[in-house]
Amino acid sequence: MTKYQAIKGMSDILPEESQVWQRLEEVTRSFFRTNGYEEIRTPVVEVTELFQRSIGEASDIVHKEMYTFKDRGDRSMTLRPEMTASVARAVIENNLIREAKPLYLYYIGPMFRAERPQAGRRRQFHQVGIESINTPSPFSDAEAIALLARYLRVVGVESFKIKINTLGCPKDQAEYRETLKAYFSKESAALCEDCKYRLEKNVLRIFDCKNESCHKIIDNAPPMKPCGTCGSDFDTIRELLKSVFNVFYEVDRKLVRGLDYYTGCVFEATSAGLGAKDAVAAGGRYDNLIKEMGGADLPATGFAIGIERLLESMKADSSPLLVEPRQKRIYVALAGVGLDAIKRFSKVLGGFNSALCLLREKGHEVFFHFRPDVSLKSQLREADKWGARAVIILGEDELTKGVMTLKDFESKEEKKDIAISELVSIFRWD
RNA sequence: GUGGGAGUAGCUCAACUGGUUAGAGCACUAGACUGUGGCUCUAGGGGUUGGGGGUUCAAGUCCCCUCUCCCACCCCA
Repeated sequence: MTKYQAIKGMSDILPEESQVWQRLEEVTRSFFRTNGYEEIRTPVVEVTELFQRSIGEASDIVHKEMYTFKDRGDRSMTLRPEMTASVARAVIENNLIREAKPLYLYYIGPMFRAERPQAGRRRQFHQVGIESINTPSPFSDAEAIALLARYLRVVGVESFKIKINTLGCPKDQAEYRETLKAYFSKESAALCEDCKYRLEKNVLRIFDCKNESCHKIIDNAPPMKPCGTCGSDFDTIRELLKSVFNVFYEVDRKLVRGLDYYTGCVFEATSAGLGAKDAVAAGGRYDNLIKEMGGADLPATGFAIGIERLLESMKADSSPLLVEPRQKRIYVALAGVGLDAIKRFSKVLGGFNSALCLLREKGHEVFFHFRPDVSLKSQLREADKWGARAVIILGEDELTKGVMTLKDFESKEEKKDIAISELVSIFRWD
């Protein structure tokens, strides 16, 4: 008999942790909604070509990290490795931009990449992100970066850094690639094997090399020279971040993004406690993606936050969100009451049960499960561990008289002979 | 895909160069207190040592295969 287990790199989120996720999700939804972003949900599966075209063949995501399979109609399908392509598709397909207005969207959900699992890297992972579409102004870049910074603080991450850079327009980028190719080709003898490979495939990524021996060569590489518009846009973004949004950032000329669709300003948030890869969020401008996918000419910018990584950062910074808020919990202990007794006292218990439901409607968490053969002592112990603030004790004595015994765990007081009809009014904790 | 480390009770980990019946803490259950939580004490239950194969008189320990987890590289949030 083989034991079933979760697929490599895909983990269960168990009840304890799930509570933290729920709290984070609530705060997240409320944050983006109050900032004028609306949620979009798209299917988890798309035709493979969508990602090939948007992310680009140069990226490893496409040619070795996608969950791609044939469906029954023999079409090639892929589990989404990121969200921007799907959102772009949905915007075009549903004609979401009919007037010359911007569109502010956020999303939250699972993504899939068949990488080898590592710290902060799972095969099924979760992202929350925004796409602000039809927003050509550099103000939108600054706004997005500021939004990210504010969000991180809201969820209790303080120790983050924002890095920004500009990749320039496609023309700038093409020129810069040529410049870099020429430069690194000359130095190629001293480069590591990985960088030699990058030189052929995607020069920009040489900047990501962690090899000490390559650093000197990288440091002396010619800097990006954006054209007039791109340069002044980037200056504007920096100015706005400083003066309007009050966001601390550093310009990192080595910051390049791995996805093909990025143009102009790109950025990244790094944080403590994340292992080798310390990016918790990243994003940038993608002015041509929607046009290239067959839509209108809609400049856009956006970012994605890795939720698993975010949770790690929250732990490192002791985010208050990780702490479970005090619950209004009530535990019902049945003392020596078996199934036969339950049947005998079904009338009393029926009224009791209705009262419990009223308590639940008022927001109390009520534990009322049948635990035969578990002593009262153990039930009280269980109640304590569960975090109950009060326990209602029902035994044959109480049931015969139609009353209950109430034990308050905080004041340690115990009240007897309380009528069941008083149940709803007796708990006033808020 | 490449490289390193690790899988022993529900959890965290012991078990010297292969050698009696694989142990401890925590957790769990029960009792002390026969209907009363937290603290203490006592007792108890719990294991195909990830799975499969091999070497050996003898394997948790050595060898091979496989699975999973952790870490790093490539790449990415």
